[in-house]
Amino acid sequence: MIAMVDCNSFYASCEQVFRPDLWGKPVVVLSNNDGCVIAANKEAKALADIPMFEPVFKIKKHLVKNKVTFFSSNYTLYGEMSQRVMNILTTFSPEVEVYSIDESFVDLSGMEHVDLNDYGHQVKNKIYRHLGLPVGVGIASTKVLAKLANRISKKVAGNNHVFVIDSEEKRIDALRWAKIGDVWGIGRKHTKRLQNIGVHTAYDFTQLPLAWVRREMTVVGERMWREMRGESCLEFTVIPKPKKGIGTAKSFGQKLRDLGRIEEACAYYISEVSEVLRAQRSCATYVQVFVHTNYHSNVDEQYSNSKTVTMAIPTNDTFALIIEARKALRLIYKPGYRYKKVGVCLSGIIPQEYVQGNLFHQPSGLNKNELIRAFDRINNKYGKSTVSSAMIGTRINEWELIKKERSPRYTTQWEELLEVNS
DNA sequence: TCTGGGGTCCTAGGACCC
DNA sequence: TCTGGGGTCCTAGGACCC
Repeated sequence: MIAMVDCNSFYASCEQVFRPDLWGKPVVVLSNNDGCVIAANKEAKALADIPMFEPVFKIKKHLVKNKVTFFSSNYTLYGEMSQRVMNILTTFSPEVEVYSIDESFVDLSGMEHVDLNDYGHQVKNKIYRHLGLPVGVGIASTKVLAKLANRISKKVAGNNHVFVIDSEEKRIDALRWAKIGDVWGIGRKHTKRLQNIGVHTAYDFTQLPLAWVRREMTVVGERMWREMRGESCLEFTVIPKPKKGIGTAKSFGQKLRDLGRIEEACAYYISEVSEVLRAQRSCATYVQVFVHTNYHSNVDEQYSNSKTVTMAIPTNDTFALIIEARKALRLIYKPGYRYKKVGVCLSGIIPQEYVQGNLFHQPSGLNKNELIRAFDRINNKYGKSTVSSAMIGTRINEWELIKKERSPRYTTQWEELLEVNS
């Protein structure tokens, strides 16, 4: 059996943990640049039907009127709280697959003698007691069914956020209950096509001929079909695989026209992604850079372009990557536009042990590696960008994204610790 | 005025190899 | 009339996830 543990309104819940004054009150968390709503707790959802990714400016009045508290996203806090949740889960089973920042699968093999419903409640209670975060627990024989059980644990009253699918009757009932569009792995496009042929529930889907599913929805659909029928097809990955692409692209706090600031932002993003690259001990072969204007605007002239360059030899050296990225950026930058975003993406990622030099280029020498390692150690100890490439410049305030309502980084910065006044 | 960011996997088709 | 057979690698595009 597999348990799927998922935090309720994770970002909003993280914010509330440190703000007892907001317990029981509506809270929403905004995307980067405070652009869209990306999380809302149940009190906020009860007030209004808040579609996720709704631009804030469209619904702000309504939310303010209802005394909803806004937060800018604080990924430092959420990432660290997530780590704590995962640590607690490993006390229940050595086999934990971290699926996303707020979801994990827990392998319960060998616990056949245990009362799984009771076990689910133990997981839920321990996380709440230690961290103050509410979670739901779904338990079933495959990942897709566990995910469905998790949904039922929260949506069906009386389950108290724990639900176990441990019999054929329960499996069928669960599938009949689930609308096809709510099933994990069935997105918008497939939902529409399936509804058109009369498939409205997960159960209907499992009654389709396998050949049709395979033909129309590829092997991905076939795996869903099998998993729903209780046949496990999705592997359990305890040790995360190295990433195949590492990218970042954030909207600027304000539109930029001049190449200089865009180059600085680009250098900054390269520093960020190459740090991630080094943390997984890999090197990148290709660097892609792209720029675009604000395509929501109907007054600004639109332009977008991208360029991929190949490194002479794969590398994770921030400085070498910045230089190549800048060359690429200069090829695609055209003056006269108001740019909204620059993005970078590293790909062709290989383990750093496998980097092959050639007659003309050798992998970075020892001195360079030592320098970069010192770089990472200093930034880990004293905080992000304590030392950085000069190509990042000093005008970060002129392009950095907007985070007006960011909460303190309670758990990772001494100077932002929670203060309790009696 | 204001509209997120970071990923994965699969397939088809083209170009190429012997 | 009739035009081989067995592969690899790469890319773009689509669908999906949180």
